[in-house]
Amino acid sequence: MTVLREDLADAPPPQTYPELRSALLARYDALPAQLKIVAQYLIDRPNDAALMTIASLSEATGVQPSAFIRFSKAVGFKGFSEIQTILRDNLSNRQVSYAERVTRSSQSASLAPLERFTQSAIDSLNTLVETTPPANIDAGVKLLRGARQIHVVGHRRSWPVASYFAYMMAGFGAATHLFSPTGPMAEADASIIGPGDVLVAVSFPRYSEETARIVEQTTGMKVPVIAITNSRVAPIARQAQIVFEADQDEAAGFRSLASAIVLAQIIAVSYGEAIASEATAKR
Amino acid sequence: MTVLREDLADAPPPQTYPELRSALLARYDALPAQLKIVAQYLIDRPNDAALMTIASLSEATGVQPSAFIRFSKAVGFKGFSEIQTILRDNLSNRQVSYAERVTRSSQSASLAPLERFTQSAIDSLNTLVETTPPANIDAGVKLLRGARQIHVVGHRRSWPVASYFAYMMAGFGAATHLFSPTGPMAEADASIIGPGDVLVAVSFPRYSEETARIVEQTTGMKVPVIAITNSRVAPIARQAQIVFEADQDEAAGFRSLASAIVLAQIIAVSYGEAIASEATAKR
DNA sequence: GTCAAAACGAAATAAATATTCTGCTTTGCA
DNA sequence: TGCAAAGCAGAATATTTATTTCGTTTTGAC
Repeated sequence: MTVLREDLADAPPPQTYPELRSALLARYDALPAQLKIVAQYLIDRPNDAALMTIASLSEATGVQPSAFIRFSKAVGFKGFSEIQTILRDNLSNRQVSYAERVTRSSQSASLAPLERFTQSAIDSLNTLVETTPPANIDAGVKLLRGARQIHVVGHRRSWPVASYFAYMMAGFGAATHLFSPTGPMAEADASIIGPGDVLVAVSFPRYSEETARIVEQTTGMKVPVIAITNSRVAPIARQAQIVFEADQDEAAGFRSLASAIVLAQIIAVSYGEAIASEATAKR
Repeated sequence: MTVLREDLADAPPPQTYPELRSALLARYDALPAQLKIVAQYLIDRPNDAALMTIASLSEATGVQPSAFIRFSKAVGFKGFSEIQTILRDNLSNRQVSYAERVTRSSQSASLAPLERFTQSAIDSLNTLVETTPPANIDAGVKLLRGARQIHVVGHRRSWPVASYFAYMMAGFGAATHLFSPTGPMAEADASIIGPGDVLVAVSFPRYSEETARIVEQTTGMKVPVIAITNSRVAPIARQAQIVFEADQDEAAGFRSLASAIVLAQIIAVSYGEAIASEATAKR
């Protein structure tokens, strides 16, 4: 007699954003593919979605407009406009709390780590874009493209940068070798470097001696070195053919790796784009 | 001969809300009665006006819809929609400095990787500081401090973040175990996790299945999980006690790790500071 | 593999919202 | 007080935006 799936239908559809959000999270798994995408966008970027039209949301997500309506009905609303009303209400409330937050954080002399480190990272990224000569990137890419094999080395704090760079380069199809991070045997490894290769060395204070040693041996074989470091006068910078600086002002004694990571990404992607455009040209 | 009131016509109409606001204030006295009401409403309640329709604005102010159009043209716009676009931009981007916004909007698709990726990283860092609740960091630190041992897992793109976090935590004296990055045996490893431990899982698209498997096994033992990922609905986020979001808008298909790295640093340093202040208190 | 149910995409339609047009009213000046 | 210019309200129109419809494709159970 009675309808069986009462449990699926929210007796009351959500009225506030927190309710909506948890309702979406709860149902997410049971939604079909396209509606999952919609739900994810609403969860991840509610403030953007609040101001966009269905057409622009469709473009941003790659989901058809009609799916937004289907979604809205699946969650218990009459149409997407009702959802957007909730998002907009939430948006106009948010600004109060945000204003409070800025006031609060600017009041306390000692900023929380959250603000301190993000600001420090942003500063260092601005420095990066100002101080890196584009010609340097081109030169680096040229060297990498001509390499028989690309070796990457970096220890301790520099390890994340080195491994990320190696990961991306390998993804572009480059013959990449990444030196192992823990290294009593590091010295021995250097023997696998041969003529025609290129070494990418990442080193930040306090500079790892093992990295310096590998760089020394490499230059001894007349194999070019690309250095990613914090200063032109860093140990490995003296012997390198190309030096990229990713210095960062330290916040509370802890330097951020943000600019170094982004630099590694820039070099790798520039390499990838060069490879791709060459392939296109040949076609 | 020539038209006299050239001085009244803005050569360029305002593009940002602060510009609009001062333009309205400057002209206010010279406006006719109905348009004064419109100007006042836009100055007093810009965030409300951003979300209302002309019809509802008309009702709220007692001014006819057509007056809103006359107003818009008098101030140098083509229609009221242009003004509302400025108001909406202001609402959604109030936190971002206008200098940055200009940079972003002038960002053409063919910008060099250097500018593209640094700007994209800066944007994602701004998002990080806006969307991360300080309480979340506190909760994470508390969980980490109570842990018998801290396990860290992350594969592929997430590996740099995971290894960096583990490196910093170990530096603060935490009992840290980092899962090996290459993992046919990853599943077996999960057995070393025991009661009282905490797992920190880092996962970004495309999500690693191995990471997801370790998280599943861990939650099965009732061991809490801290997730560092890009979305609340990411696979590992569903089971995690605490979720940190470090999403980044991708530039040219390559997402930056900058915000994830900085987030890892913030959590680790917050942990370190908590440890340090405890030590001081005991003295 | 087959079939039925569900999901999907694209285009058509409906609804809403912004803008223009018209004639009437007020204002400012002689 | 008369007159021209500007301002205005209300209705008509154009445009944008949301929603529905329907034929096709995919999915899941058998």
